[in-house]
Amino acid sequence: MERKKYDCAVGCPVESTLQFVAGKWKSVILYRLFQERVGRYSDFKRWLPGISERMLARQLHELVLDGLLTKKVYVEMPPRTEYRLTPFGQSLWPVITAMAAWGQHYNQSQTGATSADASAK
Amino acid sequence: MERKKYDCAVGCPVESTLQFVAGKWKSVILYRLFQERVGRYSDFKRWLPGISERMLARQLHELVLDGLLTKKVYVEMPPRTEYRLTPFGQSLWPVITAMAAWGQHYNQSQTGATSADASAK
DNA sequence: TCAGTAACTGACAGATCTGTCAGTTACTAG
DNA sequence: CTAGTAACTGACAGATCTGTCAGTTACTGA
Repeated sequence: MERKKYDCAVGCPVESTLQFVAGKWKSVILYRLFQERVGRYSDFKRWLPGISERMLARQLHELVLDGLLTKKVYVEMPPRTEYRLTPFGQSLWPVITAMAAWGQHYNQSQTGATSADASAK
Repeated sequence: MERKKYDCAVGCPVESTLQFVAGKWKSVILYRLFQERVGRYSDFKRWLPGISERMLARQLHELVLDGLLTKKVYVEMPPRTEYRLTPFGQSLWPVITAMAAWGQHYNQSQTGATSADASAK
């Protein structure tokens, strides 16, 4: 499984961050974990209704490989796994919350906006 | 030109942000503009040595469409254009700087790295 | 014995993204 | 008259990403 390459100018800090957080789902997964602390595979399915199982498994796997999450498997039946942020993963808190804060603000100014779009959504 | 779709759960704030900032280059372009204030097409070519001209033009165009940048064309010969952040674009400051700060820190702990860095990749 | 369950994995295909190449415009310096 | 310039644009192709589908494991409860 080849990973996306960010080989821009040596040490662009933004690209370094992107390396871990890029993609359609990773930052959202992290965001949920910052809120919930722990997540099971099935929790994420609920939290991210749009994601396919394949993607979820892959993204979680990559996040574990990158050292952002730990995966704890309980050898029970039916199986159970728990994902948590590592300290390294937790260090992304400022990044993820900045994104969340901006998005929240943006969503508000969209939905609340003027009276213009009272009809939609 | 179809754009990537982020249609996850209604109003996930992180996804809203992603919508503007996702992709390999956009946040880097914004980052440079936060540092430099103004950038010409040729400036970006220098700043982002890895980007192709095609991509640069496209990303700039999208950022303008999204209302994050303004484009000012001087009708001279040879032509000259200047890109600047709009207030809306400037509002992303906390997001971009959080990314830059994290990346900076990460780069440092990488280059200096002994074995202290058990968690990363 | 059989269906049901959680948490996956592999193969594959279509969508999306990114880069390469060639060409454009309107002028100026040689 | 030609080459050079900045800032592009369109067509196309290969790389990468994402989703769909089917299948796996090791149980449990009916």
